[in-house]
Amino acid sequence: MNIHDLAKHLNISIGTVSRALNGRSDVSAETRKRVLDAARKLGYSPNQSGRSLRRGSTGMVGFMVIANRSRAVRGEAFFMTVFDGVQSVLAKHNLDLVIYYCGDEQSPETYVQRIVERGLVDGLIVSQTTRVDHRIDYLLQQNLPFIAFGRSQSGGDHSWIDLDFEGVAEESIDLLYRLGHRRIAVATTAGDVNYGFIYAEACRAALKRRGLELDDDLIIREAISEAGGYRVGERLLAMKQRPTGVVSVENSLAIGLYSKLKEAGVEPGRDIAVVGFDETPTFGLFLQPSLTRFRLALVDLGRWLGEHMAELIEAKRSGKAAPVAHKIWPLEMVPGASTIPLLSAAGGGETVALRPETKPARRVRRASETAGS
Amino acid sequence: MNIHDLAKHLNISIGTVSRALNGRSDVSAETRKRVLDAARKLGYSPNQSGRSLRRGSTGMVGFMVIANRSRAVRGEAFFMTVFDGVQSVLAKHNLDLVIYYCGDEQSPETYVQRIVERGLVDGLIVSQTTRVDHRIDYLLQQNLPFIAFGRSQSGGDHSWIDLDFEGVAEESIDLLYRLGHRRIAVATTAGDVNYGFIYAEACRAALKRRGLELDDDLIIREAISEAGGYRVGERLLAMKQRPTGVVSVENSLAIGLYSKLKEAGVEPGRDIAVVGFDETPTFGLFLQPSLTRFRLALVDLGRWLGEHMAELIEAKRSGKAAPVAHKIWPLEMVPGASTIPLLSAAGGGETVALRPETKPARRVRRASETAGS
DNA sequence: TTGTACGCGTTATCAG
DNA sequence: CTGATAACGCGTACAA
Repeated sequence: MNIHDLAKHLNISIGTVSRALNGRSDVSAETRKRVLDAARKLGYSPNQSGRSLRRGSTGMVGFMVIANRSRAVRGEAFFMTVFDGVQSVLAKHNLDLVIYYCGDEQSPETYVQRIVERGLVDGLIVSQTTRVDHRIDYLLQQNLPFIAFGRSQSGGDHSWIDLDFEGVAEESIDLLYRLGHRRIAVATTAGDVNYGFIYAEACRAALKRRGLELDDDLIIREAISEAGGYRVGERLLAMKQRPTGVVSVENSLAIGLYSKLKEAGVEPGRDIAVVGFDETPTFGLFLQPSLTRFRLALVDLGRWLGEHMAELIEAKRSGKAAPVAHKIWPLEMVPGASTIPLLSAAGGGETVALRPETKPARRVRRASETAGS
Repeated sequence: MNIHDLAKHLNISIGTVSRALNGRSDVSAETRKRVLDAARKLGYSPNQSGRSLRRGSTGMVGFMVIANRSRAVRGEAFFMTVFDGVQSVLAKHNLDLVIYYCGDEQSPETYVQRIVERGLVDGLIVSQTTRVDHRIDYLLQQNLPFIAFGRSQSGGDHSWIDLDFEGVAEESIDLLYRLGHRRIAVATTAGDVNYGFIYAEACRAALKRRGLELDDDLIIREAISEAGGYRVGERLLAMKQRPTGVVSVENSLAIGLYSKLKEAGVEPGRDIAVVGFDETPTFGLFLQPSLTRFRLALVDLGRWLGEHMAELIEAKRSGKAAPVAHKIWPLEMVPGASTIPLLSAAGGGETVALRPETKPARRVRRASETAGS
């Protein structure tokens, strides 16, 4: 079934069919109705290849996810939730979201290159950025709208969005400091993914502001998984001078950590303070004692991606300059029972008002819509 | 950059360029090398729309995931792992995997229809099947290779693969029965997704084989999430006659359940037996006491999907009949400390050899490659 | 308001 | 072994 068949069926020309389907004004109301009805009845939609070839654009936005690179391994709905937001916005702009999953065997750089060269998409979102990320260098020299989900040291000025690792680190360290903790470990991700470094360095800076030095031995890099968190626990417990608190860049780390600690009779909250990271609807809400963590509006983050991508594509279409945007996405602390005042704090922390909770927070919060730089 | 530009650059015709790039034999070795080198250097790949239009096929296989339908909520580790397997196999057949994420606002039926009508893919995998699933009815009457990931009552004979819910139910019930449990609750998913019903019915059958009736009150349907599991716990504890054991169709249910039980001072393993479902690398491995669960080779399942899809596409290409396959994917029990013999069992269970473990099983097992029917 | 005809980029056929 | 050319399905400029 193609446009010719449909035209023949209706005894009109393909030009008229095309105009009717594309909502052009120069077609009679009656003809339009006949065409639309017939198209629905016969199950006709314009062939995408023909349309793309003619139009020079595909109407597709790609979202590239990389296998086994940090967040992709997590047992939760991180990206799926983001897709939700992206999808809902793109739909309003008549754009389709397609997800490209870059498997283990192929290099992300080659993968991006193929997507671009073959003209598969009108715009691309690349996630899981590394410190040096050649995908970004490549995309910058192409003329394709793209957004990086995650910061990188690569490339020149381009649009990106990233979680507020600095803010989380500052709040996490601040909390532990006020509770009297002075020896604090940082659990972060191994591998080259950029946020592992950003988080560790932000923790270092937060400690420094309080006159504390972050010993390199206290930065524990492990794979982002419960198993990784378990190993974090092993390494913590093996230290000659055990830290009194741990902050971690990911909740799955905290989960594995809890497990190892409990095995060793070390009770989170009582014997050691633990701070997690992002809260998702189905993951880590039910740790006991409840985990101090941060609320993250992932659907809204996806919406931001969608909105900005639509802008970029529209700007390119109309020949305008690309509106580059940078966005740091805020998170909001949800205090739990895993961070309570030290009983025998050497420095003696001040009393902090906290509302530990054992049930999941249900309130949905729209992230503030502060403009990107 | 298109094929004309490249041909002009090399002072040869576009026909020769095309043949060289497509590995046809009727082109001299020297010319081929020149073409391939230039293509790489200039960053040229054939435009996908042009190629698809001419060839009548896209070389793409779609994998449709539905937002907020059961597994998708926690789904990433689940589906991403499957993608990995699919991807690796398709690559060998020069097919690309693209994931279509069907958001909340659009109907899965319309979504599938659009994908097919617009000719986006050469084959489609649809997941999260419902009991009545019009996508399957639709796909059957199209001439597009497709596989359902999940059984359905819809449609005629078509290829599908599904987890061995019956086997898991049988083994779970059998274990609890042998441990002396006689009042057993079944935690399953709410909503129309088919496997929730399959699992519950399989449990009912397994109980019946042992002379037990599954009271409808003991089938607890909740959303697949930790929060859902928490509510399962609430409902269990509210029962006048509390079950001594629970089996559940999903690990996240078990996690939330643990949480509620512990809150109430009911210790899993000691006071109530709990059986989970699939084990994933990053999810629920570290519950304490360790959860009895089932090992699932998801990457291999993905490989099966990829292999069979390649077969279907090849068959269609060569005009052969579609080789329909049905596959029940096996899982292997990993005993944990959440199922131990009842101290005060009324019926008194026999002693069962179990090897409770507290650490995650690391062994990677290739699922048996039994042929589909 | 509608029909005709061209070209988007590619691959395949056919002639040389 | 290579070059010229037709066709894939569509949207649109232009003619009617």
